Amino acid sequence: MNPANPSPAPLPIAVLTGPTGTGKSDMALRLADEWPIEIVSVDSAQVYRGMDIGSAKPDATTRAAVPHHLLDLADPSENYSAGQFVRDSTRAIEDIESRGRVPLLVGGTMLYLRALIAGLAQLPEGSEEIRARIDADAARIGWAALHARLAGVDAAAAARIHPNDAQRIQRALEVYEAGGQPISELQRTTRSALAREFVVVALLPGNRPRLHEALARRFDQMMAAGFLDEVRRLQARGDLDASLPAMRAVGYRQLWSHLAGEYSLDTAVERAVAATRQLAKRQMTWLRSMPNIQSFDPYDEQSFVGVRETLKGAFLPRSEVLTP
RNA sequence: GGCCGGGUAGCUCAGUUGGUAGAGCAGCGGAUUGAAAAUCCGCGUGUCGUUGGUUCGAUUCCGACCCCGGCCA
Repeated sequence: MNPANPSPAPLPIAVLTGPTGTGKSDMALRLADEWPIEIVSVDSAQVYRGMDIGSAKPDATTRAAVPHHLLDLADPSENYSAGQFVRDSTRAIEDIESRGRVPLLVGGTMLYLRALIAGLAQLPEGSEEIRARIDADAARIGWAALHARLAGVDAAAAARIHPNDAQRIQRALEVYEAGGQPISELQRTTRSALAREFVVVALLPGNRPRLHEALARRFDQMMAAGFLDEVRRLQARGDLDASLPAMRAVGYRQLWSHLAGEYSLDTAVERAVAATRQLAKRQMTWLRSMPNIQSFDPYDEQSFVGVRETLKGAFLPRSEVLTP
């Protein structure tokens, strides 16, 4: 660094994560009261337009008060992806910082978070045509045979992927067909797109039954807010179906099935709430395995102070950031 | 009140021709590289309603009682 013209070291990037329904968004808004924060959503459901109530998307008033990025990026008929998230979030972070403001990443899609922080290998994008071809093969000869086919071209991947995990078998075969190289080899190229430090805070409930109660209550509130009508509108478009990633999201999937006559509304709600609990559990499993995370209990009143202290190094006022 | 069903895991149920029991769901743990709110893997001790009896041994057979349905009064 040239002492005559010192450029400030880049600040770490602040991340606020945790399982669904633990108040990440509310806490982010409180932080935005104190610093020039813009929120970058890390959420695989909130990227879809028209999926507002069930994805707990921040409302217009909130978005007018604090800028939000990476919401409403895709149509529910499209497949958003982790790779796209890395590109979009990187661009959003650069844009926010170029205007002298600070990004705060908020959300619970842990694969997206890890992809941004730890990186993603240079892999071919998902391909509708190749997937359709593999699906056709699977219908004919079964996934066990496709797992065996994978073992022939990429033994390392086949060893790591369970024979019942059709989605990953398909992806590994897709990568091989698209680029002629085994996915297990390509994954060695993994590196972070952003050469930056991150400071990661998680809201991690210590009281599981209390989390479960909160999730059930929140789902009831979504229903009262018109969630069923929202799904009805999506279904009425006529071009969407239950196999789309967007329509497999928690709540949407179960309400869709109910509207299609598969089961009662009570059953749909019960299953949706269970699916929400299961999602939260998987998110917590991710968090336990991620390094360098500071956890705080969302049900502890003191947690805001800890979160604020942990993240504030990423939120220096603009003057301090830009003053040479 | 009488008759008929039924009371087994958190829930819905199966089962043991008498040797103390197992599925689905839920729950818990784990994996996770462009579908990730996805996908996949692992984990099953519970007064077999209560209480007497028969038996080497009862959740199972017999009796009484309690509870929940249904039908009849």
